[in-house]
Amino acid sequence: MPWLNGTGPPWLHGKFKGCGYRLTLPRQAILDVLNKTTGHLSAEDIYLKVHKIYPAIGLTTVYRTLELLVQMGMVFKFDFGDGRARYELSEGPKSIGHHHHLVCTGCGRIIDYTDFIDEEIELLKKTERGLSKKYNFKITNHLIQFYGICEKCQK
Amino acid sequence: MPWLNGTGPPWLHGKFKGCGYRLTLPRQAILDVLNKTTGHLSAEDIYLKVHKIYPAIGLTTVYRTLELLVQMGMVFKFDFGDGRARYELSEGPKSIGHHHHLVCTGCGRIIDYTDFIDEEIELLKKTERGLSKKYNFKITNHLIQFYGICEKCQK
DNA sequence: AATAATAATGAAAACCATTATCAATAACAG
DNA sequence: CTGTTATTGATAATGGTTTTCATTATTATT
Repeated sequence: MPWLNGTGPPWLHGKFKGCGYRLTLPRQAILDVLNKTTGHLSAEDIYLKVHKIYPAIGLTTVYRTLELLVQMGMVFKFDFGDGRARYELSEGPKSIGHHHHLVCTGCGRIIDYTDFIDEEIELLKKTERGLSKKYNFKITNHLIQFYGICEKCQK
Repeated sequence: MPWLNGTGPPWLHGKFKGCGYRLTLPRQAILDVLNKTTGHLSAEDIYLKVHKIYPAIGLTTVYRTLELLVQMGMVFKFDFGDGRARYELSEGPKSIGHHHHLVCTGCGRIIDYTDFIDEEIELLKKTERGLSKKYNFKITNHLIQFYGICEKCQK
């Protein structure tokens, strides 16, 4: 993906423009970090990574951009209960794709899992349909987390 | 439930004692509020309600007690993304029982639903068994939330 | 191009829910 | 009762996130 030193891919420009926003360098840089990194990054994590390449970009902008991206549906914001929000690209090249989480209440470790059972997806769809209809609620996303004690913490 | 002006129900005493804790008046008062109120209360909500009856009880104690109750598994702590944690009795008289949430990203409204629980529970158990085995992870709880736009916000 | 209008940025200050501190008090065991 | 330990509450501190506001970059218009 060799579009960081240009104006970025045209579709991205369009996506921003369509929402009345501008695709600026800081925003590209932040998206780039999200693309390159897999994991659950905090705002500061992202800031530090961006900062290495563009020291001029400040933490405030990172927060603002992330909020924007979340609002645009490009980024998903998680809360694992450790006092800081985590951000993840909701789709895209390096995104593992949709996944759910195992959260260790002992050490805070997060395990992603994507090996859904077919039934799981089936039921989710079914549930979404049912809920949408009953509550007239337009579902755009879901969050599924299992809490417990991880292997290491059991010892 | 006429036990607030006494020492509380004996089983509660036992439950606390068993964990090495004491069932004090502030703790009873906080539990009482959680019992009487249905909904997703923030620490301050609880503090204000408790404060009406026992003005001496401070916000700090509310936070501390909630943390204790969460740790004891009597209370579940939620995060709906509005910057403050929400607490709910995980079982008990006024608790609706286990339920999942619809979170409106427009206005922040929370809808509880219990409709599809039966089928979900079935699959959840299955999924939990699978995950527990694969990751050697002892699952104690889960969180399921659907995000979207509620009826009012669609207009 | 030049310029006006508007959106985006960054540094610093403000915010605000939550936690830590610490001396005073309450609960329990013997 | 008395000593020991847990609990409490007021206050201060913490720390992630937002606001503020003057400056700068981007887009639309002439």
